[in-house]
Amino acid sequence: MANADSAAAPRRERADARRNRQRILEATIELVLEVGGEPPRDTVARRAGVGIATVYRHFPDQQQLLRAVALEVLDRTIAAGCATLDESGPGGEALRLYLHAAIDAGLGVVNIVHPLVEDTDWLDRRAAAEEVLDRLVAGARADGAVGPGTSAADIALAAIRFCRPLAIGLDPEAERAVAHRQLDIYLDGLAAGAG
Amino acid sequence: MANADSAAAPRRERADARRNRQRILEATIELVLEVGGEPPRDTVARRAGVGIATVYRHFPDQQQLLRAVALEVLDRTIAAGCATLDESGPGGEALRLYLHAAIDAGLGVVNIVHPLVEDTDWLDRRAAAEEVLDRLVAGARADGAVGPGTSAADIALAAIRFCRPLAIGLDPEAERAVAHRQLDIYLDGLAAGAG
Amino acid sequence: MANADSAAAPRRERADARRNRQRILEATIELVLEVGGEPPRDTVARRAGVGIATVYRHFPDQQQLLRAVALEVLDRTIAAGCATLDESGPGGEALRLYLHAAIDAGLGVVNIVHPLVEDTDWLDRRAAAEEVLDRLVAGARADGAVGPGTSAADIALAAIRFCRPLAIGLDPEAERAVAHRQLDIYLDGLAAGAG
Amino acid sequence: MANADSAAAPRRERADARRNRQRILEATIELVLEVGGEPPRDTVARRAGVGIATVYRHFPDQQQLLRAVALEVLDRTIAAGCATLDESGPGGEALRLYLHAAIDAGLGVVNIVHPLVEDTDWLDRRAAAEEVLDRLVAGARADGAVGPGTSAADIALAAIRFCRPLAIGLDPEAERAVAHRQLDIYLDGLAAGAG
DNA sequence: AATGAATGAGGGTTCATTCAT
DNA sequence: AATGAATGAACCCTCATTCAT
Repeated sequence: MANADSAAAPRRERADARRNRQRILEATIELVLEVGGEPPRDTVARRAGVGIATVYRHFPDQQQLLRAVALEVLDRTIAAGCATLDESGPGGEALRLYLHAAIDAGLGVVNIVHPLVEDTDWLDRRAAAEEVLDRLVAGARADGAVGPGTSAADIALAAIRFCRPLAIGLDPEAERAVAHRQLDIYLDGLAAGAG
Repeated sequence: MANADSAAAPRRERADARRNRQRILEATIELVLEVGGEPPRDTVARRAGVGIATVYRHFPDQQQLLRAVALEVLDRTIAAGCATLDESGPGGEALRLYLHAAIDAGLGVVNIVHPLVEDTDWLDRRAAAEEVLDRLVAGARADGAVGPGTSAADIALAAIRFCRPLAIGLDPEAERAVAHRQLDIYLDGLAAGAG
Repeated sequence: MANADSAAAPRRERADARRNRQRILEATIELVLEVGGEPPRDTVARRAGVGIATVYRHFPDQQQLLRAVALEVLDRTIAAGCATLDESGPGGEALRLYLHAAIDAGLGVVNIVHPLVEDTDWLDRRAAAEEVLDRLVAGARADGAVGPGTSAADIALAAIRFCRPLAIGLDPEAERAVAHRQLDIYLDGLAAGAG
Repeated sequence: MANADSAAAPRRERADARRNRQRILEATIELVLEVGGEPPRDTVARRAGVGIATVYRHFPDQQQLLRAVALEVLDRTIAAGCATLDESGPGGEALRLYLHAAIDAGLGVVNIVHPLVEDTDWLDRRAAAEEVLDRLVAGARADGAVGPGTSAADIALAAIRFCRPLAIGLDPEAERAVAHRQLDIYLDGLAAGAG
């Protein structure tokens, strides 16, 4: 595939750029999850090991960087959801597994992205995520784990809430444990309301 | 020196200073709930209608301002809890009422205050709030609304979480509605787990 | 003396005011010698144990405070000079004693007072100090300790210079020692030039 | 990565950055000598013709700026000393010439740098300056211009003192004249003490 | 007359963003 | 295309000064 024609140079540049882009994304996700909020851009650059201007080349403003981060994380969440569907089928338990996986996938960073309404990529991704979620919710509904008064959107909002850091000084492990536990209670509540 | 006053007040506080302090607190609470995070101090000053240095006189640093805000809000929450106890007695429904009231009292600002561990006033207030909550939880437990595996602390953490803004661009009213609804589901979950 | 007539109050107030004024002066001199430069006014107030506005009542602006400080210090220096004259007469050694005494009296604060030209009190005081100095210099000249090319003004400038902190991190004791030693060498130089 | 350069320069410094750095240094030296004390950073920036943040990039805090200034001035002083040695040899007159040159080189700014103890560059520079001074003092001692009780360190302290502004409102020219004259008298004193 | 609160201007520092290399 | 310097706006904080009590 990579034949040595004379125009190969631009191709190789792309690989560099691609790698840089990915590094910047990873660095941002790490910083958002570690420190919370919107990390200074030169901090992102330093963590990613690139120059500040490279960050700007790839993501002309903070919005676009955060948007890319959100897309990335949502992709991971969707992948986790699909895996769950493949493995356990759409039963009531599958929804639970999926939501726990979403928390672990870093869904928590998603709520930094207010103004993503109107963004096509984002809406597409959301639609995909919702489709997965819909199928899981449908299965759960069939199992009696979710009642008729509860929509998939309600559940998505709940997942987002449980991803948020409590910000009371818990260490990351305790934070995660609490989130998972509260999510379980919430799902119990849904099931109770359904019965 | 001149004990011309029968009440021996330690040091008569100036009326306008007191008023300013209160205004600054109100302004800060509003801003935290509206915008989230730590509001710039000159914004606080402008909103409160005082000069910037007045904010600094009353609250030498951001920590102390946020601490005062947290205390204020917790006081309001406690007052709401006591009122609930007085009116409805400590039954299972009372806990629900109390937690909804806490959300409305602005408990959501509380999680801005990491390093309040070791602060006596704060710990006192927390103790008081916990006492109220304990009594409400005990009543709920007797009613079967809370199971043996759930502590008052668990419930406090949940309340804090439901106070946090979702930060997905909802307007304040929708935000409140979602919070109250999710809280209800969570409480249903507790009751289901208890039964 | 303190008879109980109805108009006694204003008299007593004056004593208070006088004492406050003196406290403020002392506090300022201490701070200037300790920290160097122009001390913040509320620091002066705190050190003097009075309210900030009291400082302003007595000294409406920084200039006037520093001016008063300079006058005070110069008075002390003059007093030291007169004492020297009384004790040792106007010989060559007397000039040396006087200049060392001036350093110890805190003459060093004097150079914070640029724009005292045109101030009558200051000029009077300077005239008095110069008169003392002139007599000492005249005596020294007669002894051959000061040559014809050196004026009293030259010597005054030198004294001021030797009062200044070196600002290289020496502790106050070492600072004083160096100043006295350098002054001695300078005076030796004068004598050498005279011979 | 691309070692296309035979000189293996560690990291080619940008020309404009270098120029800006130098401008900032010059501006600071000027301001210190003119106004004394630590000049506001935006004043430095304006005088140097750069943005405020450029000052911060080169010198993250006031300390580092003043340190660089001190190093620069000491370098100039050393250069002056070496030139003196080359031209006039290490006789008694050479020391006098050197000290006058040091004053003119701006040695006066040196005393703004309290906490440079422990700074290697500074100590190196000081060692170099001391070496030059030692040789000059040794020559002067041989000529009988400096006595056995006077060390090179004593003389360095004196030089620093004579550099300091008197701060009594003299214009720069008069200031310089007085300093040079007092230095001469001091050196006469040393010679007198030596004889 | 003394007190202490309120004010606002000024200097310090960080960070998002643009531009030269 | 990548780098790192320069820029200026925004925020932080202190202090001189005025004003209400």
